[in-house]
Amino acid sequence: MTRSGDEIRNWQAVQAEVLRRLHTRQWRPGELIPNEAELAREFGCARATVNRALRALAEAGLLDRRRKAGTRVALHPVRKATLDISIVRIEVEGRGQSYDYRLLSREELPAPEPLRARLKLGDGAPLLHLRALHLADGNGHMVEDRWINAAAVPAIRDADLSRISANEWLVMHASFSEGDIGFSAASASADEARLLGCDAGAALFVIDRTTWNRDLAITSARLAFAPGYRMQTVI
Amino acid sequence: MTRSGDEIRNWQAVQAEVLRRLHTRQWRPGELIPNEAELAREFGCARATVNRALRALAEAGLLDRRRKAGTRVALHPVRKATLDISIVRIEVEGRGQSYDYRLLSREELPAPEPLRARLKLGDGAPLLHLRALHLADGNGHMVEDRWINAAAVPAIRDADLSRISANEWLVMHASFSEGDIGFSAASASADEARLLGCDAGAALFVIDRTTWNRDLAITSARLAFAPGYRMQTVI
DNA sequence: GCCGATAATATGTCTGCACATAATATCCCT
DNA sequence: AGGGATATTATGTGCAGACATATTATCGGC
Repeated sequence: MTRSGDEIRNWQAVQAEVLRRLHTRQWRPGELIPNEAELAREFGCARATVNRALRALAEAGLLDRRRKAGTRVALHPVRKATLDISIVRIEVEGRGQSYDYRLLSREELPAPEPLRARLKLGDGAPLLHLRALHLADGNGHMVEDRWINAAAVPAIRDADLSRISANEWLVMHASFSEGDIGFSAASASADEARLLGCDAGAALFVIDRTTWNRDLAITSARLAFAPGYRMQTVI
Repeated sequence: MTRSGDEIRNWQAVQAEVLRRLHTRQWRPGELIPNEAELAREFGCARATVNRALRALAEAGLLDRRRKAGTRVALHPVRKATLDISIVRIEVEGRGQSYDYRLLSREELPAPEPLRARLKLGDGAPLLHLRALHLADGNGHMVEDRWINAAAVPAIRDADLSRISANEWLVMHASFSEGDIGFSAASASADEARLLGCDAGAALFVIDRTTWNRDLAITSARLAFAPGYRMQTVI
């Protein structure tokens, strides 16, 4: 009898109690746990409350739920790490560092073939190609290499991208419905090394990101971070 | 067919309609949107249904909600990328590759100072130190360097870690309540290069992970992936 | 004009009920 | 025995109403 008298009447409390049973292995991986109605009776709350708690835990990957089959403890808890992808400036300033930004180049070009395929663009679609350097406390922090589909965001042509980064401008002025993001490591090119103040060949953390609005490609960017950069989160 | 034909009566439909208004910028960043009761009236559904939809969008970072203040479109949509952190074997096999695993070394050592501090361990706490190589299609895929707090998981001493990876054994036999995870890039050491079949100094994608159960440190691991590895997700 | 008490308001959540939906178990007819 | 119709079951969701809670607006006294 862990808790006999005090009842568990809100979903956070239900969640906490279920978590306790998972962590103490009172309910073990693969095991079927009591159904919502039973738990509701045990906890002295409504089924909807139990549902809310179990649903949240299932979203977090700790439980597997299937209609009729019931709820069981996840066998391979695919823990989901959620990374907050925010604007670089906000991230840098959030660490208490000063932020600065320099536009390195800006040109309008026909889309190169591999990119055209990735963005599913037509033949002569013109793209805006930008290169920029983001600085933290005056040091090179990240090199941004970005292609923007000018047809999708015509207003970008009039934007002053020497003061505000395309990153930030797009967040403010163009919304997107979907996107994919990839994380990898790459060796610094001579150019990147110069900008980031490191040796050529140094290991850089790289984020590749492409965003869409419905079927229309908005932008594709490669962000290469200075050595030592670390993207951190809790699970 | 309902009377007007286009009523929005379930929370997914409400969410979709709200998303449409966000993407078409009918509701712009920073703007206050109608309250739940009004939307419920407009959509012809219950307030709880609207609540469910808006809450999900707020969790995703697209809306900011505050009691009494109302709901407004997020100014800086901190999109959350959720990464599925699963067992290496499952991930490799999921790509249709064959998986293999080799334990390289296993020794029990007193905790080195920096690690002892990070895991908040006492003085002579003995740790199990493991090094292992994970292979995909016979090629070096990832080098695992792991420290395990033997006091927290005594059963690990009897585990046959030459056949099943510590990664997997721990997922099955030890639960954890919290953890932190960091992503970065690092240059391959001579040893790592030999194991992964790449040049020394090559850029490797690295995951550092430490997990806890309540206040008790369970394990801390560094996973260095072969060049070309890419962690991908959608947002 | 300032400040503290009070009212108003939007979201947050619980409840009890109903029905929907998916998956499984069972029965029945051949 | 086989296979399809049917019943059963657990979760998924919707609804109306109520109260809780956080936050802002307002009003009255000084």
